[in-house]
Amino acid sequence: MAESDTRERILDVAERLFMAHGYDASSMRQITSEAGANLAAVNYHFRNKDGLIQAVLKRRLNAINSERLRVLDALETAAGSKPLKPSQIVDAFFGTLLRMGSSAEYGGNTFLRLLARSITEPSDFIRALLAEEYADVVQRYREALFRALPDVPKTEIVWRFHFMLGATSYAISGADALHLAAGVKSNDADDDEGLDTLLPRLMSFLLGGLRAPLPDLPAPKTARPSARKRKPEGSRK
Amino acid sequence: MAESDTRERILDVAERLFMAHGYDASSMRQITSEAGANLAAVNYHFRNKDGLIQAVLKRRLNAINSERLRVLDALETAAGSKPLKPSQIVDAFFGTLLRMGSSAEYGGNTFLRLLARSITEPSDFIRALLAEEYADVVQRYREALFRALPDVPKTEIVWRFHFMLGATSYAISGADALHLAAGVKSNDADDDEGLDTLLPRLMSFLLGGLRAPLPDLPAPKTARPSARKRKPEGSRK
DNA sequence: GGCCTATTAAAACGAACGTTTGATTTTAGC
DNA sequence: GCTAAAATCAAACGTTCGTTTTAATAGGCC
Repeated sequence: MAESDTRERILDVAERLFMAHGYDASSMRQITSEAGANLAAVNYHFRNKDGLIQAVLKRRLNAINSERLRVLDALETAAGSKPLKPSQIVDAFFGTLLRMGSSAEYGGNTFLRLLARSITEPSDFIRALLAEEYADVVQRYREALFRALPDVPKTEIVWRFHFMLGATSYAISGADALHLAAGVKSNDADDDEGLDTLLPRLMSFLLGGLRAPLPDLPAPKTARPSARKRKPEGSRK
Repeated sequence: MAESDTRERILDVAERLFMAHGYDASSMRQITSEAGANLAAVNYHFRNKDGLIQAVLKRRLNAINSERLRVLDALETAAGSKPLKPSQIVDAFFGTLLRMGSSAEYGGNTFLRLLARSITEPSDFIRALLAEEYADVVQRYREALFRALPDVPKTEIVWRFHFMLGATSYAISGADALHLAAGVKSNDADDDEGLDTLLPRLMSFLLGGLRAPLPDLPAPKTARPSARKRKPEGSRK
């Protein structure tokens, strides 16, 4: 077995431990021990710990992002020259993520939660890795959204894409943090059905936000600074 | 100075370092050193490192959540028996957070970003702390939303509240991660105006999502399993 | 079949960590 | 001005970390 399934075992265990306890709190000793491998195996296969987390993230992200591009290609081919519907685009991006990420062969949500956490990771190289891995896909999807929503300013679409990422990330990762605070706790096993209910709920929310009426922004400061009208008696203190 | 401003200095530095490098990656030596205090000062004032992060979070959260309750009280008093408008509620919750969190006396965004990151923190006691600190506020606001949106099922509102938290969290914390990936990079200094544009943009998005058409969920499994009607030729594979 | 390469194994390294101890200084009350 | 409590300080403790080193073990190829 020259291909070394030790490598894969380490990746699986690392993915799980990074998700459960975070990056710093998962020691290489714990990872290699649970993977039934030697401590030095990580350094051999991945050079160092940073290389390990990098490999963990890349392994799944490559597959997911390839699929996202494939689906988008298929949709655009089918639509010919007509722009896609926003719902198609949103589903192709976020739906693909959730469907792939929650499938059993992907460790059932483990990677999704790790990914969601990694996005807010302070570590520079993780952010850089994600930015690099996402660059193509985000670019393509943004342009698809531009065409699908020609009346919405591009800047606004970029922001809303951003907000959608946040809502999705959070829907996966912090799924219980404040839920528990409010004592929701699946009153009737109706909750926790997993993807079956989460995905349609999330999709409605995302599409609602994406197509919301445009905000009226404060006047840009390119004009004279105080040229802006304000109602007297504003609510600010 | 019996009240020890060493304590406050440590809190300020810890807040900043926790935000910049994460919880685990900020050592007590670095914190106390930058705060001009002795290493043992943290253990003296906060018992241990966990007590420190707890104090860092509580200090600001108390103020923010008190204000959120105060604003909600004022709104409900003013409205009498009539339900509030969703936009009032959303602004009272998220607008208050962003306005307070980005004011200079609060360290200008530092705490907001730390808070956003802490929500996805794997550590148990941090999640427990947040849940406890948020319990009252979330409860009150959820009920206000129930009254404001009587036609939307409560379960749906809870989920959408959840999504709104995610979008907001992300809007603050990961503000650059994938932004950079797509090469947005404030083309004209129009970006990065901070709260002035972020808040109205976010509010539009949140309200759009909150009031989105309801999703059609798969039939709950309380009824007979296959009693569900489906249009033939569904789009799923 | 013996050399080369890939892989594992065990042990040790130095550095950094959170925490504790005990002495010392500062503060406030009478 | 004395005393007790609060606060600060320097130093050390024991542990754990990521990484490296050295030796041993298993295949592929001529």
